Amino acid sequence: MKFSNLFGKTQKNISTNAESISHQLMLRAGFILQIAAGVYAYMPIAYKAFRKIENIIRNELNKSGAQEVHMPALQPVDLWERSNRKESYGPVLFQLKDRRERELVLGPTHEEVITQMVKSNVESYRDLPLNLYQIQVKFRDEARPRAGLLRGREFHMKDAYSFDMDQNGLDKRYDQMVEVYKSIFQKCGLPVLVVQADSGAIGGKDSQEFILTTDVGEDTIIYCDSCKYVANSEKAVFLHEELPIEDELNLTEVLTPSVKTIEDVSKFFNSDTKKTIKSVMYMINDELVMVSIRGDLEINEIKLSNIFKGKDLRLATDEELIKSDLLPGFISPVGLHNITKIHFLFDNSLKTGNNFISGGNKPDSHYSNVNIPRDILVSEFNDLALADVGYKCTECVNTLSTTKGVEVGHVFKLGTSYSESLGAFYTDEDGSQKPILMGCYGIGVGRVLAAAIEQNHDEKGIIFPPEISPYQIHLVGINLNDNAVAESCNSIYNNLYDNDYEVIFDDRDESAGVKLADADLMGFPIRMVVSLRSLKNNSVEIKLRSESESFLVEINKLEEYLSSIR
RNA sequence: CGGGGCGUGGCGCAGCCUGGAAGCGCACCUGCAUGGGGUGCAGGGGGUCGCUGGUUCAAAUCCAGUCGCCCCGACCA
Repeated sequence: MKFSNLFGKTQKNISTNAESISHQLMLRAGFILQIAAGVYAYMPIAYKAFRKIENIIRNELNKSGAQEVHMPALQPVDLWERSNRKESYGPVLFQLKDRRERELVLGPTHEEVITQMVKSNVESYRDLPLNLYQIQVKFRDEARPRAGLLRGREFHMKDAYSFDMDQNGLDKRYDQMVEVYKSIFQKCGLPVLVVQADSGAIGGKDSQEFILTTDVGEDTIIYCDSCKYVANSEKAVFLHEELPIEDELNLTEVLTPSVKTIEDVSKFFNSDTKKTIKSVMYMINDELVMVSIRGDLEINEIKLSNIFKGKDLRLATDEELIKSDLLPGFISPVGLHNITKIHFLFDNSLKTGNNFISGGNKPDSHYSNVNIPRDILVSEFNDLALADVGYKCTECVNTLSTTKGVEVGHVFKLGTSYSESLGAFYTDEDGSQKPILMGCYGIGVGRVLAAAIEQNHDEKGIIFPPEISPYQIHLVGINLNDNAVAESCNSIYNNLYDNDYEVIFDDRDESAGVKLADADLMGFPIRMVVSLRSLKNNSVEIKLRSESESFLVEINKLEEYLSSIR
C-alpha cells in the first residue's frame, strides 16, 4: 500500500467530545468516522485491524470444531415475545415496522434465531452436540453510547452458541470454550483476565468475563494477589470481618437531631461505622424492600436484583417512604417486623456483632444497643454487599485488590431456558423428548480493537500488538525528491511487497516531521526510514514502535533481519 | 429517563449577551523555497450560521417549537 493512495487522513483537530484515549486516537489516526450516536464507519486501516481480530477468532473457533453461520439482523418481534425478552430488553431493543405493519426488531443478539435454526434441524441425540457461531453486526439502542467503539449502538460481535444433550456435555463445552477464548486473546497479543461474572438478565448459572485491564474500563474487577480469585465487583464475594462478641446491652432510644447519614451517626455516637446498621429502601416490582447492611459496607444492587430474578430496581423516593410512614434518615427494621407490605432483607454482615446503632423510625431518633435476633427478627441472611479493595478473600484470607477493565468477552451457561420457551427438543436414546442444553459465548470485535488501543498506546499514538496490526512495516521515505532515496524506497517497497510483508510506504510529499508523527500515531510495529542519512551507510533505519531506540540495518541484510524477527 | 451543554466552510472554534456587510486556526488548491520530528513565504477556492415558524426596516444574534449531537448520572448479555 502506498500512503498517497490511502483513503483516510490523519487529523489534527478532533472533537473535544472524544473523551477516551482509544476514541481520540482512532479519530486522530483517521480510523473511524462517526455517522450517528454510537454508529461508526470504519476506514480501511481500522477495517484491516478489525479483520485480523475476526480471523483470529474464526481460526480458533474452527479449530475447536465450531461451525460458522450467518443470521438475519432483521427478526420478527414474535420470536422475542416467545422468549419473553421483548419486555426484558425494553427500550434497548430497536423496533421497526415493515410496509405491512408487521413488527420487526434489529437483533441485539441471536439466541432466538439460532434456537429456531437448531430446532428445525435437530431431532435426535445423534444430531448433537453442536457449536455454531456468527460474526455479525448487532444493534442495541443504548441509553448512552459512549467512548467510540467501546460502547456503540451498532457493533460487531462474535457469538457462539452450543447445544448439548445434558448438563455434563454443556459443562465440558463451556470449559472448552473458556480455553478457546484464552487462546484467542493470546493470539491477539492481548493479556486478558478471566473473571467470575454475574450472568445478568440473560440468565444461566456459570458465567465468566474476559477483561482487558485499562484505566477507563466500565467494569471493576476484584482480585486476590495471593490466590487465583478474580471476579467482577458485581459478583465478587468477600469475607466479612467478624466483630467481637459483647454482652447485650439494653435497647436505648437516643435523641439525634438532624443526624441522618451513617457518617453523621457514627460521629454523633463516637463509634465505628461498623457498629451501625444501614437500611436502604428500594422499589422492586412496586413493592418496598428494606435492605439492611452493616454501616461500613455498600449494597451491591446486582446481587439484590438477582434475588428478585433480575427485576428492575430503584431507590424509593422520599415521597414513597413518607407515604408508608417511614422517615428518611431514621429508618431501621427495629420494631417493624409486623409490617407486611415491606419486604425485609439482611446482609450476611449482620450475622455477627452486638449492640448496633440503627434508625429510630421516629423524627431525630436512633436506637443504640440493637441486637439480632433480640430486636430484629431475621428469617434469612443474604449476600448483598459490594466487594471493594481491602476486604478479605474468601479463598485464602488475603487482602483483595481492585482494577478497572473493559469486558471483551463473556461466556454463559444458558441451560434450557431458550430451548424450552422456543421448543427446541431432541429425542434421546430411550425415546424421550428432552430440551437441548445451551451455552452462549460472545466477543465484541470492535471493543477488542478499542480496548487493545486503550491498553497499548503512548503520548504519541497507538502501539499495535503485531498480531492485530493493520500493517507490520511502515516504510518512510524522507526527501523523496532525491533520486537515490526515491529509487531505494521503491526497490525496498517492491521487494517487501513481493515477499508478502504487510507494508505501507509513505510516499507523500510531506515533511519528515509529518511522516514520522503519522507513523507514531498509527503505531505499526516496525518503522523503516530511508533517507540520505541512512543511505550514506547503505542502510535503512529501523525503529520498533514498542522501543525507543532506532538502529541501522544494511539494505542487503534487510531480508535476513526481517526473517529473524518474523 | 433526570440534570447540564452544544449545533456557524471538510475538521476544531470565535462571533450571539448589546440585531446592522460571516471571521480565525487546521485541512484543501496554485507557486516558490525547505527537506530527520506536525517547515516558511505569497496567492486562492469553499459557509442560505441544524430545521420550521415568529418579532423587526433588518436575525448567526431575540422568542417559540423541532431535530440532531455530546457530557454527568441512572441504565446496560
